[in-house]
Amino acid sequence: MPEQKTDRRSLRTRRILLDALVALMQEKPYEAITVQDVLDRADIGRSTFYAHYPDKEALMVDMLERMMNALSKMSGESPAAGGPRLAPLKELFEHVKQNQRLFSGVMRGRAVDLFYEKGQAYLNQMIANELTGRLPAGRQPAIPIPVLAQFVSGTMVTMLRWWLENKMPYSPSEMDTMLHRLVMPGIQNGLTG
Amino acid sequence: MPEQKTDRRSLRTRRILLDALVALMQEKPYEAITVQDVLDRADIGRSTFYAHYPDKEALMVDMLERMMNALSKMSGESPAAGGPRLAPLKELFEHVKQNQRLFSGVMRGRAVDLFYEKGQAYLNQMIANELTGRLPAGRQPAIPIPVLAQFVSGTMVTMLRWWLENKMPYSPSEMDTMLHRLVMPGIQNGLTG
Amino acid sequence: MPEQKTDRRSLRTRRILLDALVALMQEKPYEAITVQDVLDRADIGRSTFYAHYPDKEALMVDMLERMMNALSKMSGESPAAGGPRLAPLKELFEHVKQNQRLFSGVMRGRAVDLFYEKGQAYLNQMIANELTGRLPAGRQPAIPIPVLAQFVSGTMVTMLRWWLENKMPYSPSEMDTMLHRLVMPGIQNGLTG
Amino acid sequence: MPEQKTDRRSLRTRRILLDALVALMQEKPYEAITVQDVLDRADIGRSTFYAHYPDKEALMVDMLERMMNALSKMSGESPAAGGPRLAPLKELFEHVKQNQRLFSGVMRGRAVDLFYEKGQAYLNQMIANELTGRLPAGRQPAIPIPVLAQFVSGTMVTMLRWWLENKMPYSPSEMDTMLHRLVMPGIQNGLTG
DNA sequence: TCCTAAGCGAGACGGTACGTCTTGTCTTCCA
DNA sequence: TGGAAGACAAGACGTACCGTCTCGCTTAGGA
Repeated sequence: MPEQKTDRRSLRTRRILLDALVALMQEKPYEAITVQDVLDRADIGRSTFYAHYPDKEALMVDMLERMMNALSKMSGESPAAGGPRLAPLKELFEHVKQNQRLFSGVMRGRAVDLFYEKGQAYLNQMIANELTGRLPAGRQPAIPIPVLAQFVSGTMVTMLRWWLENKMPYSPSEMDTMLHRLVMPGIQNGLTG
Repeated sequence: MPEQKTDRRSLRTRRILLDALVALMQEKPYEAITVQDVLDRADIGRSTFYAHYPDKEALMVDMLERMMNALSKMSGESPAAGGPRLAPLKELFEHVKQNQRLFSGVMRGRAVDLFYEKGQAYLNQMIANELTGRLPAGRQPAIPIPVLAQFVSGTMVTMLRWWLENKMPYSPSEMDTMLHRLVMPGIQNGLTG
Repeated sequence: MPEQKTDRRSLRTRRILLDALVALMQEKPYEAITVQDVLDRADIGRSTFYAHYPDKEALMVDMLERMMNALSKMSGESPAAGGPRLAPLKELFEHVKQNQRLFSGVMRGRAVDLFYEKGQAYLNQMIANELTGRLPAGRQPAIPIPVLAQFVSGTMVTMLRWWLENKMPYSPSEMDTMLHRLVMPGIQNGLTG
Repeated sequence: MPEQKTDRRSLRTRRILLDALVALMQEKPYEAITVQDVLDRADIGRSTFYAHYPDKEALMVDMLERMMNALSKMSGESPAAGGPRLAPLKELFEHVKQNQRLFSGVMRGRAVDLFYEKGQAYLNQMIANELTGRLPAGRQPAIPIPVLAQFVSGTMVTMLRWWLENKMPYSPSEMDTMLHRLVMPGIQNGLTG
């Protein structure tokens, strides 16, 4: 296994780069971060960077994917399945609150776009699974599952953005309640006609 | 009125620049459009451009604002006010369908971001007005109007994006129906508790 | 005589432009002076400028020619002709001293170049005339008159530049003496072999 | 010696840039040469250029300095020192004749100015040294050495310009003879009073 | 012990877009 | 009807980033 050595080192470099990006995202918007900024922060050579990522976006995407994985693990542990709550929104909002700066950065500029492309597909899939599980066996939903999933994930994301940009005027718990009250009736409507 | 002369010419130049941008947005994503592209297309000198707009972004924002104005005029004419439909979504989706390329461009990349910053505030205001009108006099909504407005506008936009990116798998009419079925129950819930 | 009015006005405008240029030349080098600077200083419209001069250089040339005329009048009045002094250098250096700033400007940058092209030809002609007058009738000079003239005018100009750029370390009178001592022997040599 | 690598590369790039400038100077006047012209000719990237030189002027100055070095080497080899000839002017005029286009370019426009600033100081120094050597030990010159030196260098340069601009009407050898006949008596006069 | 291959830093380089600046032309209005 | 005002096309300028590249240094196994 001669690649192990390589991998181990590579992982370290990637880790450093990701950390540098996360740190920088707290300071300035994604668009304002140059590759050179990342290199300086990570104390990494230019060619090394390009040996690991084809460009700045790839690094960002990597970061987003890791974030999504962490989040999904978080929500996977919660006992929401089948219950009246579609997702552990309170926990999500709380986690976001603890990392405001980072999430604010992720939710703005070109970064959102990457999130929409990479992260939302992931979200949609999770939600579609959950919804399918709630559908009475053998029944067709009144509104197609992908539409419902997009409705849910879109609302989550859009409200999260709004919440952050308006300086979090409600508590995570309140947001959870309001979101569920807004979304659940529509979902019932869509699932069972 | 000594500015009229100036204004008249300026307007012409701005119009040409906007048209050039719209045309280019149908061909490639916003990020790939350089100022020079716009200049060549518009047959305009570099300094003239910068005399009118500080930035490529400023031109984009101007275009978005004009688009929003046109759309709001469109929806203003519709007899939806007070009826069971919150907004003339069918007409909106149809209009978008007729200008797919342009809207696809607007809904991606940095451009969305500008839209979120500039366009959505506008949308929220319109929707908040409509909702307030529906609120029984003297009653407090169970969910604050700004939250409801963001819920509606966010859902509209997010579904529009999804629809475009998935090659418009349903007709404008179907989208209208589904969106209303998804959103209206939550709104009722939010308005009247 | 309908043109007289025009001419008179034109003269006025030209005068104003020339004065503005002279004033600006005291403040910054010719290259750093933009047409706009001249316009602002002269309080003249852009198109008016171009109605009178094809470009900034033409204005400069006009100024140089007027300067040369003034200088030649000055030297014409002096009783140098035929005497041991070739030219009233003392008076020239004194005049330059009184207008240091202006001449420093004229003697630097692109401006010198214009001077060499326009002014030196003029100088050469004057000097050639003077030299021819000193040539014993019917004799051929050992060195052609144009070469001698260029030698004299070139030395004058080059020493003037040097003098100005070295903060006028000698008095006009000393410069006159030294220059004559340097140049006259060579001239004798050249005229009479 | 970690800089060697850098230096070696830099030198190559500089060399290419200088060659490109020299080539272009034969085709059009200095003022008409844009940085882009140089880049295209040298096949060099824009930023690389600015990494080496702050300016187009800096490149020109570098070229002039190298030219002066080459010329001084040329004259240094000649056995003129102490002889009746002050400088190997015949060789100089011949060399200029062989590179007419280039020198014509250098002797015009903004370029002369740079030459006057950079090159003439160099010349003056060399000439001052030579003159000091000719001064009988312990004697003061009648005219200060710097004035004499400027007289010589100024005359050389001014005559060179005149010669080039008048299409070289005399042979290098004739120019050498005439210049020495014009200048040497003045110098004797100035050195020994 | 030496060797050799990879990861890495440093940073030169070509390329390209940017926003600024100046020029000379043109049009429109005003006195 | 001529001059003032200033919009405009053209295009060079110097700056900033990008992604590619070449160069040595280091650091571990494997011989």
